Amino acid sequence: MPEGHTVHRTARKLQRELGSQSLEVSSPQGRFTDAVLLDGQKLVKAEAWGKQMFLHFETGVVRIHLGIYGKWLFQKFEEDPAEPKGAVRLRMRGDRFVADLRGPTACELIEQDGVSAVLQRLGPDPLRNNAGDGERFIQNVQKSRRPIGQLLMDQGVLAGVGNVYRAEILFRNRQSPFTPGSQVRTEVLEVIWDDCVALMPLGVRTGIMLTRDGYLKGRPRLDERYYVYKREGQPCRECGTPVSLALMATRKLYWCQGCQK
DNA sequence: GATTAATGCTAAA
DNA sequence: TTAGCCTTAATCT
Repeated sequence: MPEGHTVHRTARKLQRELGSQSLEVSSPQGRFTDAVLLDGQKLVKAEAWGKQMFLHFETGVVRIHLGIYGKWLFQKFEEDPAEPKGAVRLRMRGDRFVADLRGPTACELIEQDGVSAVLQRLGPDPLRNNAGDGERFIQNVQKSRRPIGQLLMDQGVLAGVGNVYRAEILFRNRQSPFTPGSQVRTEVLEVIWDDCVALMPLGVRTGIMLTRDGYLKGRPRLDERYYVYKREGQPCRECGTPVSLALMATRKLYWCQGCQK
């Protein structure tokens, strides 16, 4: 379930459960051959930037990107954890906690300057919201003629937003996905940035992507969480127009033609 | 048991 | 713009 909020949430969990401990690091599946180089080392820090995660060990950094299928599985255990289930690329075992990683696009050992290289091509991350990030986001959008719907998914423009948040944030701000970035007004982009900053921490806190205002309690059912995502053909919650579906750069784009002009 | 879809991205054309 | 990659869960026969 990988958009930026998931990666941040996982990084925090790994930091909390495995940070500052010497870990047993392995690759049960065998594909991450560098695991042996880290075995027995301390996890110094786990951090996320957009959808990228960096696990800082004593002598190197593991860069992880879940891609579209990647998943973590966590277990607490007393004596020994259960045997890895499925194709586990990376297993990190601490005192009482073990983390298994399956199906990532990237799981590689890099050095510090490799981290910098990755960060250089990433746009601002609303879950970090450093000083000046909003302005950088706006510049990134307005210098492009590609449609805003594509730009929100471009990690060089905005880091951490994926297909669900893309659709939902555009709806929440009544913005058509098809407007070229260069034509979206600065005030609109300011509000969109602020909306990401306000909305995404809820996903980090709860682990659930919830984008509808007024549904913040409990654990809303899947079909109640969104305004437009995966709701093609169903009536828009605001105006009743059937929600539209189209492919935009190979990804499914959901939007309301009535609300998002 | 086979097929499909999934919250992603890269490199090649 | 397209093919390819990695894996699982849900949906089909």
